[in-house]
This record gives sequence, C-alpha cells and structure tokens, in this order.
Amino acid sequence: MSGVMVEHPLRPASPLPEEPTQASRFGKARSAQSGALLEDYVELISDLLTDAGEARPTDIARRLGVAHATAIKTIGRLKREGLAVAKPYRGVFLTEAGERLAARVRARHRVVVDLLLAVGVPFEAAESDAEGIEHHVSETTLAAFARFLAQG
Amino acid sequence: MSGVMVEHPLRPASPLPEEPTQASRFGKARSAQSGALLEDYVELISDLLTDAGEARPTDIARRLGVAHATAIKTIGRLKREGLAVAKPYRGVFLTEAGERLAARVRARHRVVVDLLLAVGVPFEAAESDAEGIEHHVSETTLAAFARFLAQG
DNA sequence: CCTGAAATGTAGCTTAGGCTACATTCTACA
DNA sequence: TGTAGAATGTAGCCTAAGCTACATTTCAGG
Repeated sequence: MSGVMVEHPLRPASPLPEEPTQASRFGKARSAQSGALLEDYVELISDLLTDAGEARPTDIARRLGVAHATAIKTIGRLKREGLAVAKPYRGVFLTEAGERLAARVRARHRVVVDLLLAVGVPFEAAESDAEGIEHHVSETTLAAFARFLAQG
Repeated sequence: MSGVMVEHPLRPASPLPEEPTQASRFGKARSAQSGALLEDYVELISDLLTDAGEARPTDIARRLGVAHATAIKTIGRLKREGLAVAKPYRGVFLTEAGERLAARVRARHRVVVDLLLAVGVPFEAAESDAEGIEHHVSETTLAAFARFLAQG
C-alpha cells in the first residue's frame, strides 16, 4: 500500500461505513431532549398541585428559573399536547395523560437518583445530575437500574 | 378546619418556599444540553480524523443523521467558539481546545458506558442511552463512577 | 481537457425556548 | 368600595437547530 492519501475532500464516495446505528443513536438522544422540558413541567405541576392544591404560572416560572412569559408559553404547548388544561387567570391542571406522565417521570427520577447514590455519587450531585440524566434513560436501562437496586 | 381554600390564583405572595436550589438544578440541566451538540460534533470530528485522516461535512452529517446544511451551520459555530478550523471545500480540523474537549468527552463516554454495563444494562441500551446521559454527568458524578468501576 | 456528478456552501423558512416590555385582570386591604 | 400592586397574559424580538431549494466548487473518467 502506498501513502496515506488523505487530501481529497470531494472524491465521490465515502470510504467509511454508513453507520445508520450511530445516526439513530444521536437522533434518539436529540429527540429525548425535546420531551424533557414537557416532562419537567408536568412533574412540577403535579408536585405543586399536591403540595399546594394549585399550580400557578408564576410559581412554575420561579421553580424552573425562567421568566413567567416563558412558562406561560410552554403551558400553552402542554395544552396543545393534551397534557394540561388551564383557563385564563385560573391556574393549571393536568389531564389524565398529564397525570400518568407525571407519575412515570417521578418514579423514574427516584430510581435514577437511587442508582446514582448506590454507586457512590454524593447526594447533591445525584439530585442535580439526575435532573438531566433521567430524560435519557430508556425503559431497558430503567429496568436494569431497578434490578440492580433490588440487589440483582 | 374549614375547606381547603384553594381557588385564589392572584393572591400576592406565594405560600411556597422559593427553592432557588431547584431552579438552578433545572437551569443546569438545560444549559448542559446546549453544550451537548458541540461535544458530539467535536468527538465525531476527532473520530473521523483518526479513522480516516479527514472530517468532511457530508460524513459528519450522515453520522449525526442531519442534513449537510445543518452540519455546515454547526461547524460554523464550532469555528466561532474556537473549537475547529475549516477552509472552504477543505474539510474540518480541530484546534487544540477542540482536541482537548474531544479527549475529555471520549473518556467520559467510556466511563458512562462502562458504568451502565457494570450495573447490568444491556450493551445496546448502554451505548444508546450513554449518548444522551453523558452530557449531564458532572465531574463529581464522573469521579464517583470511576471509583465504583475500580471496585471502590 | 472537459464535463457530469458529488460535495460543499448559501439563503430562507420553521419551531422551540428564551427574553423584555407592555397591557390586562384580579384581589387584598385601606 | 376603590384602588394599588401582584399575577397573568400578549406582542415582539433573539438564538439555536433543523429543513429544503438552489448555487457553486471540485475532481474523476471518458
């Protein structure tokens, strides 16, 4: 074989494998991120409803660290997606679908935090990192976490 | 006591704690996501440079599962942020900062995958989920993972 | 050496998520 | 009972990341 031959940007065909696998992995990680925000909102609204009996845009905004206008806009999206209902000036409530999603998210959050703690992550970091990690934990991985925690 | 009294959306003060902690947690998870894309690009470019001696927009786009125009736009951002250099029609290369980032990302990816495998996550799910999870793993958590893997 | 096809680049559109500024609605209380 | 001030809602702007459509450049083969 001759030299390495690496300076022909425009030769027609790529010498590399197509790797649809890798592309779909990235794609999956990307689209998981899209649902993450909705999951956060739904979980928070559920918490507020439980703790305080109501969920108001201003509280939601403060908890999430965004401007109230941002929260209101996202609440509109929750409504469009059938996860929440809200009438002007009357607070936000969850639909059945919203409640179900909230329950799943909450359960998953607990498992992720517990797993992080189980492998030795300090509490603060576990809570903090779980917030981001949980949205990327598939059913398969979640099941494995649960098994591990049950001392599999 | 009388009724639950939960229908006054506009009373001035919230009865709930401020929870700046939770807000900052969400905020952190959110901004981590912003760097995630750049990390993916940098790692992929590094891989392509190593495996093939060059990294071309079309290959990058195919691997990431996006249109080539999207890849080119993001490469522009990498350049603006000082992570990559590229001259028109000449392929993409990493700066020192880009190489350093790529190395860190690659190492972190390995640790995350290994940890998932260690707790019993099947290989395919581990690889797939790690792609999303890794961007939310803090230094603290990463260190804990490494310790756990070294049989702490 | 020419030319067609592939790669690259550019332009313009869309959506999501964020913001500030302003307008409106409600309620606690003076 | 009126009203100040908080909460809510609306409008308009920005950036990132995606897309399609079109223009340009390069190179391999005839």
